[in-house]
Order: sequence, then structure tokens, then C-alpha cells
Amino acid sequence: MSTETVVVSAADYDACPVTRLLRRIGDKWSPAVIRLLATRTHGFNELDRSIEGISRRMLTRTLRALEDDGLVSRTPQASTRVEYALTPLGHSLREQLSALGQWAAAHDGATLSVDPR
Amino acid sequence: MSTETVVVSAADYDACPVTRLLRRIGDKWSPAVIRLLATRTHGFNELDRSIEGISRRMLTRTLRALEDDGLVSRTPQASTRVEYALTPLGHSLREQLSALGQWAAAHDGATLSVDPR
DNA sequence: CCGAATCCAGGCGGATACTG
DNA sequence: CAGTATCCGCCTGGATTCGG
Repeated sequence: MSTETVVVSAADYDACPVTRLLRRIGDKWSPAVIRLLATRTHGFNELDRSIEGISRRMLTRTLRALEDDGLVSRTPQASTRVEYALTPLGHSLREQLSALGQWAAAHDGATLSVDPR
Repeated sequence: MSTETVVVSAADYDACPVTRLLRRIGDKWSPAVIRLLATRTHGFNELDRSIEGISRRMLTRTLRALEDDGLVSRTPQASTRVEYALTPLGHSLREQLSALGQWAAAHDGATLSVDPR
């Protein structure tokens, strides 16, 4: 019990909630989708148009992933309209990310030194 | 038209602090390194042994990236020893991630959480 | 309007061997 | 001990086309 070596095992890698979460929403488009859905619900093409540069393919994949995580709900309206919205869990996460965004914005110039907007 | 369309442009994608942060530390090994360095400083091979499954190559790359972000400091001791530590900024981020981990663990049903110490 | 299917390039990350 | 260098598989993500 003298020198205690903490080992981050592969099990830990899979088990650590924050690691999983970061890998899930740390992809290219999830944050943009979450941000848009935070204000109001959107249709598919509406999201497609609003997120500059995204492909329909990746929008589909991103939405499916967020849906699987219970962060986004998908409700077909007419046969021509599908509505995507943040679930309560999604809104909850959004708040957390918002807090993280406060931190990031505050320490941004010092660390990543990219042009502040 | 009075319908206001919020567009997440490519510029926004680059500018959004939280998006950049998530993409930076949302990689495979950064969280593990941050967690280990949160408790105490480590040498290179010490980290290598402690993080199960990581290759020296990826450990180097991860450390360099964290160093570039100002989250980790690298201080050569002897010619045979280099010490890695979390910077104050790194500790600051670690606290934020810990809070996020609390949230993740609560909504995850996960077994292990980020043990804060 | 809302996707699915296919094809393809680039980057992330692993394995291995070598250096000071 | 603390890395580099090289090769390579795989997965992410973009472009395009097709279907309901």
C-alpha cells in the first residue's frame, strides 16, 4: 500500500461516463444539431439548410445517434414531414454543455488561440 | 418573411468554443491522461503502463496536443526522466469535466465515475 | 420532403522496429 | 527512460444517386 499505481484499464475506458459522453457528442455535427434544436423543433431539410456544410447522410447518422442516446426525439407528422426535437434529457445535457461553453469561451484566447468571434 | 432562420455556418462551426473543445478532448485517450494527471505528475512510461491499451505513439501525440492547448506541462528532469503534469488550466478543465461526469453518471447507469480526488 | 445505398478519400489510431 | 519512424487497417465523413 505504499506506492499506489492507478491503472486506467480498458474497462475503465469503456466504463468512464465522461469519456463515453465526449466520444459520443465530440463528433463533427452533434453540437450544431443540439444547439439548433435547443431553441425549437426542426424538420429534416430545415436542419440540413441551417447547418452549413453538412450532408444529408451525416445529418441522418447524427440524428440517429442522438436519438439512440435519448437526446433527440423523432416524430413523423405528415408523410412528408418529420419533426426533430430535444428530449428533456437533451435539454439537460444542453445546459451542461452550455456551462462547459462558458468555461471554454473564458479560457479560449489563452489556450487554443483561434480568432474569437 | 418574418420566419427567422438560424444558420449554423461553417464559421460558427469553427468559432463555437464548446465544439472546438469537444473535438479536442473528445479523442480516444485525452480523458484518460487528464484523469491520471489530475492526481499527481507522471513520467512517460509510467503513463504508458497506467493506461491500458495505449501505444507510445498515441501517448506522445495525445500529450503533445494537450501541451499545445496549455492543459499539460512537460518538464524534462534528468536526461532519462520527463515529468508531465496538469497545468492550472488543466486542473480547471478537469473540474468542469468532473461536473459533466456527474451528469453523465447520473443519466447513464454507469458503474464507474470519475473519482474526484 | 425525408431519407437509404453506394462509392471513395482522408485521417485516426494500432503494430512494430529503431534511436539517444 | 523517452521518445521517432514507418507501414497499414479501419472508421469517419463527403459526393452522388436512388426510392417512398
